[in-house]
Amino acid sequence: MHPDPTLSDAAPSGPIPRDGARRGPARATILHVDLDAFFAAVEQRDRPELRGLPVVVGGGGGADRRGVVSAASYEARRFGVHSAMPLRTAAALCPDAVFLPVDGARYAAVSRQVMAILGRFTPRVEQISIDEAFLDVAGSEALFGPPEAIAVAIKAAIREEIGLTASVGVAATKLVAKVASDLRKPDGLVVVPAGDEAAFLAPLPIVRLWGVGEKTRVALEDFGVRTIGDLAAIPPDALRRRFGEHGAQLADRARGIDPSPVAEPQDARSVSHEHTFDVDTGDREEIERTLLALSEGVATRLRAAGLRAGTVAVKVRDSAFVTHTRQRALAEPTDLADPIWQASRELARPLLRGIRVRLLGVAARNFAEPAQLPLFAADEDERQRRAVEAVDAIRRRFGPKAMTRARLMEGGVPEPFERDPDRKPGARGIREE
DNA sequence: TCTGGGGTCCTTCGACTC
DNA sequence: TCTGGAGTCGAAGGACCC
Repeated sequence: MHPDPTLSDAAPSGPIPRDGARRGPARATILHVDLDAFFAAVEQRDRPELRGLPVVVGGGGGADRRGVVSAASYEARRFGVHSAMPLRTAAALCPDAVFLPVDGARYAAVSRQVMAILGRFTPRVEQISIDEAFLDVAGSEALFGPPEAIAVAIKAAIREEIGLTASVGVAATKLVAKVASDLRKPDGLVVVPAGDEAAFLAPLPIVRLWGVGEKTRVALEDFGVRTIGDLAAIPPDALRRRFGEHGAQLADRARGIDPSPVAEPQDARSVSHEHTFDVDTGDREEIERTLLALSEGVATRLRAAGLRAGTVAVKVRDSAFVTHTRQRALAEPTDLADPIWQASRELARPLLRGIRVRLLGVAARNFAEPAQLPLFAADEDERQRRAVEAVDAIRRRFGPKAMTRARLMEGGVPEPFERDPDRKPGARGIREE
């Protein structure tokens, strides 16, 4: 437990700034709950011999292969290891670390247990990734007490029932609650009274702000902006002229303005699979096999979700790390691997001339209702559908590797079904902070 | 030197239509 | 018939998030 868990638990709500900085609920009733070093913490919980050791979760678990860090235990972070860092760099910084592969299905199961706990405190839960969620507890105070007491109770329930620690931010807006939860990790609790948003954000470095990544940070530093307060001091019109609509949003966020409510996540807009080769390849047969495996993975998830794709896209990254994409609308929306594979091969072919391929990706977009097919085509479609549904059923019962296309048994292709079998389209990726 | 995988959203640009 | 402007839409790429 952090020795000083709240920033200002007894501070009165401050006045609303004259610039109208406060928006949304009049009181701080939004919680952002973020599990600490989630994947690494699950591994240390389940394998006591790892407790106290630097643990790095990422890629296939080997520090000598291509991949980046998905999660690092706090022991590993002391060596400078952090998420998104290449595994080889992590191994150089911390050669004694235990490197483990990402076990998406297991983490997803733990995540569901945590989300079930959150749902006991309010029905208004917005899960934004595998390890974090927003809650609006405005209607829960009669049962559970003030927001801060709810945050304490949630942290205790996660610790006692799941065996993990979580950090919680409490504020009047999602934006500020999220920044707050990140401020005193691990096991932190930071409360920002309504009205204090701009003052709370002002001294923090600009990269703490949602929407500011590396490119924007550099651009803002050219503008003389280093802290969120520096950004808030710039007239919004000047930011809009320099950064367009993005600049106008940044100006609002720097003042703590975020009108977005805690809401149900929207339906997915795309489903995709990617694969990075251990060694860049120009082998057409390997590329075609990989596209087939990726198409199978995408199609399987489409069928599981009851979706059909109207558009197929491919992504090709070359040895120089330059990425090209091509997409095409299909004549008929589909959830079958063959038409997705066919389209992805045709889209990729012109991109492959004269390059060695580092990464291939296949995506499905523009989900649509199936069109009415001519009678003959409908019969053929129905036959194919019955066949793939039978295969899906066998894989569900006996495991994802129970049936595989002969062409995919030649090795060297991504295994499309090793991820969380319950993963829903639209769920965020597999890195956690 | 090295840089995964799975997403969303925004901007820009060219093709097309009126 | 030709030309140009405005609006729309899809494709491509980039930035960002976890």
